[in-house]
Amino acid sequence: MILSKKTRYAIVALTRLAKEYGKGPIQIKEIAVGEKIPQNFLENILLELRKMGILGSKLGKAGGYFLLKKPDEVNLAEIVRHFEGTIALMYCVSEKAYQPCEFCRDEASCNIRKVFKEVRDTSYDILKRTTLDSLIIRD
Amino acid sequence: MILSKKTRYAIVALTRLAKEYGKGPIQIKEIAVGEKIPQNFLENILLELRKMGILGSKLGKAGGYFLLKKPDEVNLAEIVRHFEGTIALMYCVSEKAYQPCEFCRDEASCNIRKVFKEVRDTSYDILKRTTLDSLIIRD
DNA sequence: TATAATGTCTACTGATTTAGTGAACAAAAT
DNA sequence: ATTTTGTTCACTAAATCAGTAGACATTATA
Repeated sequence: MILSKKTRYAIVALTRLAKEYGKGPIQIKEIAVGEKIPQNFLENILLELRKMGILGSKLGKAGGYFLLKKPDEVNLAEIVRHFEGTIALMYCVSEKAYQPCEFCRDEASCNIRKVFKEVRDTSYDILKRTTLDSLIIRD
Repeated sequence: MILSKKTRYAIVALTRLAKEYGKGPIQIKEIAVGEKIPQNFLENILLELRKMGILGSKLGKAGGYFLLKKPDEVNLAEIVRHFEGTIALMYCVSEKAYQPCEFCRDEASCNIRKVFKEVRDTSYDILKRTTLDSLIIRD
């Protein structure tokens, strides 16, 4: 059930970029060293976040990454969903990765499904209302 | 985030055994065929559940598996936790697989941790109060 | 008592996913 | 021009997943 390192790195890196929001591009190296993330791996992750439209980048010397959206416009549900494939624990209750159940005859009356639907929905609600700005620690 | 097949098979097999509670041993083959689970794989799973103390078995001809506990005494939290290792999405909020956070200085003030603690706690509550008897479909 | 039908246990395996690495390339500042 | 950065693609070692296979132990029953 533990999130992949990729997902965890993404959340930490985004929180860092939210903290520096408005300060222009931050270099990969600075995030990698500061947040203890392998730099090559972090490059792939930031690239994915850029393709998702969450990050922008500046090329060349004095380049780097920065948040395109405002910190309160990026929620954890979309991050987890993108890197994990889905929020749900069973395909039959997933929004993004739905597949018909391989066991039950009728999903509407399946009690196993009901439970995991409830787990998905409550988890989704928590992640959805958590935006990057609420993750920043201001000392 | 999807549960492994092992975990899903375990839940389905246990629900079946709960349905047949009190009827004596049910053969692996009957469960395998009825619930569409590969028999060899199911053998491993039922063996694990026996070692957990949830199932009992009868050897030899006319043997099989049966629930040792009453269906309302087996909850999904213990099943998921056993087969997935933990309920939590981050080690730093896990009861069973706790490890100190690799990123934050102070877990008590980490906001990322707070969110995933809430996700873990609510998921745990739902799974904990769901027992096998509530999963049986009676037609 | 022989035999057939079951569970037990250990080891093995192919496929997939995870967690990266490496290198050639492109763009921008100086 | 040179240096510093991000971009892209290909590759890989290790771990996990999803089973299989086979020898063995136990029990019912004919």
